[in-house]
Amino acid sequence: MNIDSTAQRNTKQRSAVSAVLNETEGFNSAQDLHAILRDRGERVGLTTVYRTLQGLADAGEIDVMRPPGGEHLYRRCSQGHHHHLVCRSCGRAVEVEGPAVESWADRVAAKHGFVDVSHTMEIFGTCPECAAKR
Amino acid sequence: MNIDSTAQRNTKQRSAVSAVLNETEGFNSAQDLHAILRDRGERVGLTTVYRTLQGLADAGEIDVMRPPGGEHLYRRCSQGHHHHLVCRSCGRAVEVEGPAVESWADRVAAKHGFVDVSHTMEIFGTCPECAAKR
DNA sequence: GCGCTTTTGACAATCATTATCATTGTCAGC
DNA sequence: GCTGACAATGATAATGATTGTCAAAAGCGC
Repeated sequence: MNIDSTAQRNTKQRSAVSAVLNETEGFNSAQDLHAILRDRGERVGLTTVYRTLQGLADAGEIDVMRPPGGEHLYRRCSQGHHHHLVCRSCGRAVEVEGPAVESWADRVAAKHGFVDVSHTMEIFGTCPECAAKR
Repeated sequence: MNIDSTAQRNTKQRSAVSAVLNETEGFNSAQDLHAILRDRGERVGLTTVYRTLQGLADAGEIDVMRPPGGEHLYRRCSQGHHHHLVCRSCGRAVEVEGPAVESWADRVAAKHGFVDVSHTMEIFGTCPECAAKR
């Protein structure tokens, strides 16, 4: 029997994926991460990358985003609940907090009798640099 | 010349898809809609369903949602910008408005110099009926 | 070191969505 | 009401990210 079911083992692959996430700045797709690991000479299977990312996401250590019409993107984020302001053009992401939004979502859901509430929010736009280039 | 570039033609298929969207209540996937049309005896290709839905979505006549780990869902919605409170269990969706959220998103984006801003938000929860059943 | 258990990873399978392209249906002008 | 140009359709194949499979290869506790 186990109270916490997170009986994870430390493996090179897990560390490698985590390391890449630490060093990269913006969001990366699973395939991107796999390619990066490949370039570094780390021998990690694509399947393992996916599994590791899922695990980290479940553990709340990384953030997942599903941009419209694209693949899943992963990023190591600061702890706690927050949202992202993402540049449509260059992919740069800014973490933003909105306590007002959180409470609004909870309030609305409660008003309709919904329980076990979660929410997702992404803001898309063009960042100043990209806007200037055009 | 044409001020609006939507030079769409009226076809039976387009009407059929639109009709189904009018009659169904919650969110439907493209494949669901295709199945419904099939059952009705309407002969509409899956490709056309996808194309029609895309067109309607672009025109802002229907709403698209990308639930975590699922396919795209479409629904005819009231005009104007709004968000959805969706039941995780039965799929029932409630339209909600949050002017505070809109302005917050715009404000945050502006503060970081982002332009041409849009955003997406979905609230997930368990509706009272489904919560009671458990 | 030993053995049990988890993890890995090459490959195949899945599945929603998109591209292709010849055929068909619409609409505008006559 | 015809007709012809051109958009729309749809059966099928292609795409591509993600997931399943399962034998082989590490970890970890002893």
